[in-house]
Amino acid sequence: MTTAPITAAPPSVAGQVITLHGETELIARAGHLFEAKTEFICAAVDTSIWSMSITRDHALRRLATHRAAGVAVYKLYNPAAVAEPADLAHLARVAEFGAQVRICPSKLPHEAIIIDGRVAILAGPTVAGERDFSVVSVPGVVEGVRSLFMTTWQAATDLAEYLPASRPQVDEQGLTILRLLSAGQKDETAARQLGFSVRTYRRRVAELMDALGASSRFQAGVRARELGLRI
Amino acid sequence: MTTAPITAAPPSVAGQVITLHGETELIARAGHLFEAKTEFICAAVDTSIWSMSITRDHALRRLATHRAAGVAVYKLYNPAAVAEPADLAHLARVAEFGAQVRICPSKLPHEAIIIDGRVAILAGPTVAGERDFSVVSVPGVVEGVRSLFMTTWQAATDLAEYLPASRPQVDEQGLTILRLLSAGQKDETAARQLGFSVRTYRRRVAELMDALGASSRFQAGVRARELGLRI
DNA sequence: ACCCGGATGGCAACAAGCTGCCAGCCCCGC
DNA sequence: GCGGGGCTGGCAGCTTGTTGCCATCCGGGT
Repeated sequence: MTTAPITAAPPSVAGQVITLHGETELIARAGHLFEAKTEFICAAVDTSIWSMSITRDHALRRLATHRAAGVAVYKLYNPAAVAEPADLAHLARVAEFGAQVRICPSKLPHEAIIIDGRVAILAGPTVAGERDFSVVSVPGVVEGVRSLFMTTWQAATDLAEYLPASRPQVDEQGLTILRLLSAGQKDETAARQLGFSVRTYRRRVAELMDALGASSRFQAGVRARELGLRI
Repeated sequence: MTTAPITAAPPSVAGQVITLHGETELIARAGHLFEAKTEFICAAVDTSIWSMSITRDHALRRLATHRAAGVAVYKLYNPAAVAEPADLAHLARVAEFGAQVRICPSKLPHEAIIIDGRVAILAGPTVAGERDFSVVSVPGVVEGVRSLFMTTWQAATDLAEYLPASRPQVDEQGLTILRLLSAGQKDETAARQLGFSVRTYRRRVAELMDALGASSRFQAGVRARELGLRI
């Protein structure tokens, strides 16, 4: 499995790509690279990776150190990272400690770290409990990787949108009602479909309107979609 | 401006990173790499880059060749790529010729190409009319770059959503009405604000409902937001 | 066993929205 | 100058939605 060779001698090689096996080797051999001076970017699959050998409190303290040193920290997570209340609470604290946290609209299969725009560490898939890490410092490659990351970052949703205080609590039945409304169904039809009276259905819709902070059904529809509710 | 060195000797170097200067050199030295066998991925700033030395017809013929050969082609463009009708028309043809085309929700600053998951070509910024290209074939790096690309791809919008046939035409007045509806305003109030009668306002709302394909106002609100109308 | 609170459902008054009909106005073409 | 078409606005009948009120039921606690 080799790529066709580049013709003639390479004009320049501005750094090497190092492949390291396992997180222990990564930290031992390239751990010092994690000391960011200006910017620390991390695209993570979940909240435990990259901190599995240190406690969450330690991670938070490092964040505080970064903030004190003026290092901009960007952390991008998979949607699964906010599925559990404990993980969501942790991410809220990560944000409180100065990191910018966003949740990716789609699944990020592999992780990446970019430090000071100078080095990128790209994780491979997990094989036999370990992953290979590619450490690259070629400016063009690092910038290309950072460019793709920033594109994803722009499209991601700020963590604040996931915090309970800013987001209406809609239970499963509420989502079902929103789906029926979104499908254009009349109250009588939808109520029959759900197996309760139109009065109760209308009571529920009124509750949803309150939760969404809407004063008309059109506004409620816009709000429901804006909040990315699963309708 | 150098990165702190990796401690000890590198355990493995699975390929080099080659930096090429300018598109002419890129094509001359690494042009053969563009011959994809299974997959061709391209994240482009606009429709002209990567084809500035060949005509659009030539590009379309190459796409047909790719399709005939069973090569999956993914093309991701900036939002600006669909701003002009001529560009949009060209992209429609690109899609007709077999490429999957999506539009990124945010601005992609630099371009990237990934061929067969084996080599990545990352473009740098334009300086004095030329760009440097980093050609990398280290599996870990290529996979990491592809991973980030696919995350952005998942979040992008299919080109079909931008084609006029599938997208309701809403004029400026229509958008204003949608904004008032989105603000929760009653018909009488909104009509007065716009300076015409409530009958006319309701006539307009009915037309918008038709355009959005909605049978209720809630549904219309959801659709308006889904289409990303500026409301 | 009893009581109370919460939820449901039916009814009704009212509000908001939907749409047809028709008169009047304006503009354009002949 | 006239006629016709398109648009607007008023009115009205109807539909859909909003919300209050009250009777009934059910479950939980004492």
